[in-house]
Amino acid sequence: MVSKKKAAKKTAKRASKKSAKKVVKKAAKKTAKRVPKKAAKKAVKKSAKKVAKTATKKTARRTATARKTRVEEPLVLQPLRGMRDILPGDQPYWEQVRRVLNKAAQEYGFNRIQTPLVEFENLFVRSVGSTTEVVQKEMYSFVTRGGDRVALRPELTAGNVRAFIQHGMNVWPKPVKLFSMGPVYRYDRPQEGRYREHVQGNFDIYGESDPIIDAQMVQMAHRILHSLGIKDVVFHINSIGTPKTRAAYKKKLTKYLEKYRRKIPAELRAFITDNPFRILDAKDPVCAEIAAGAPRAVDALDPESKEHFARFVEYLDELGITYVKDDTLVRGLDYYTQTVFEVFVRGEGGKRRSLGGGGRYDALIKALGGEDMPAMGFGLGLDRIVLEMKRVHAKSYELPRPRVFLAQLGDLAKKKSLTIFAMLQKAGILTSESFGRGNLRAQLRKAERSGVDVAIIIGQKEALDGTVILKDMMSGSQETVDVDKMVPTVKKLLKNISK
RNA sequence: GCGACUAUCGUUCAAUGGUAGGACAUCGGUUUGUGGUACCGAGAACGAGGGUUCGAUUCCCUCUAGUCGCCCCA
Repeated sequence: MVSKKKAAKKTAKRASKKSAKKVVKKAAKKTAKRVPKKAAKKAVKKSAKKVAKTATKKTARRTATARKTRVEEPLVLQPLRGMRDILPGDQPYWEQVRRVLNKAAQEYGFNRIQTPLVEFENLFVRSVGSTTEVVQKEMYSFVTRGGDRVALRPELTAGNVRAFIQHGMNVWPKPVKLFSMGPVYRYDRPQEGRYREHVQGNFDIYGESDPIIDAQMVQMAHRILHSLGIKDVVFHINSIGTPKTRAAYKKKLTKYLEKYRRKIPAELRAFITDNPFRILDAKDPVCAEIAAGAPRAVDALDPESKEHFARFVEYLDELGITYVKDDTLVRGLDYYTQTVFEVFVRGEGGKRRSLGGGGRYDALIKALGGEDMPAMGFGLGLDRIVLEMKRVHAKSYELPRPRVFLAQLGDLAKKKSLTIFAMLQKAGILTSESFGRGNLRAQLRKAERSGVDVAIIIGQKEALDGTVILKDMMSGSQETVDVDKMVPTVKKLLKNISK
């Protein structure tokens, strides 16, 4: 029955809509629109090709000039791969994250630092490590017009350490605690929660070697995630020893792996000497078998590192934070020493996804030319945190909404409404309006839809009398008041309504 | 970096080898001084390029982007 009715309605609609004239008109419009579009496209393409061809024949300098005057290529209206816009709809989550991070920074005594997005490439090569995946495959490196080899930062710690050394923070009262937040860049293959540009929040502590700091940082990460509504998290922890023991272990590992060189897949063989740890956690079954018999990292630890780790664990137990000892946890950055940790959240299908991680980097400052000074830090992936917040329907930060709408009618009233708007602003009453519209009905409809409590209406008559109409949107009742008395009356109305 | 899947108005979902329809949203209107509901109307899409075909949004290829798995990590 219903479908019959609907169908009938549809046909009627269609009949009226597609009267012969209209159809013809429409078709004409369409072709008129289409043909020039296509033709234009082709023309652009042709000329672009031409330019490209001639350009190759000319000298480099000429190409540079041509670049300035080149025929415009078709605009690609999308961000670069793996990069995205964060639209107003998502901002309440981001705002919440920023607020929680700022608050945590304050509570734990961190001061904000901002460093450039771009640094000399070798800063990252030297700190993150030349054999790491991040540096080898994922860094946005380029040469500037001035001939400098630079890179977009793939993480935040390197820049912070550079600033620490450069500005002589080694003489600041210890410990020095820095909080940084901003985009980082990795040329990775994008997926959900993995972006080439993503935002990280980073906390670094300099000049403190006590393992209690390590535990406190884990607790801080835990607290941040918890207060953002992300509760189902698990921390993986490990100690990778000092540079010395690590080097010794690396040698031992290399020696062991050399015996199996022929069994190891060709694409992994280079790692045997460069970065043997990577072979240990390769998913390849042959590698797994070889890894099972390999010398263990824990056994290679020096007594000091063992002690440090034991105390770290003790502190965590004291804090009651759930953790998993995970001796395959190495972390992708070479500067780590001793404590490393990574925090995961359980996602759909029991899959875990990393939200952040960090560790100690006691040797980094010295390695980059600074004083010999211990350091500890961790980073959080803010995009992933936002994703997770959405998944668990966590609380976000909604900005206060206007509760008053200002409607105007007629030229004089329109003029007056500007000052009235300013008066309301000054009185701290958030007001929305639709000055571009003249129709009262349309304005009130908008007021209704935006959910305000009070509408202020000013028309020709009111403008002349120096009054405005105040309308209670709930009850529909309205009163006329002098402009002078508008602000207090509106305040009173709002107060009554919120009760 | 490897493998796979996907691509239609702003959003979401249809249909189709003969160029596309709805819902939500947007804008306008229902005698230019009164909102919610209702009604009427408008604008708005086949990711890009090639091929097959008389004709491709539909079939094939390439590219681009997204998603999934691996890798890596945040």
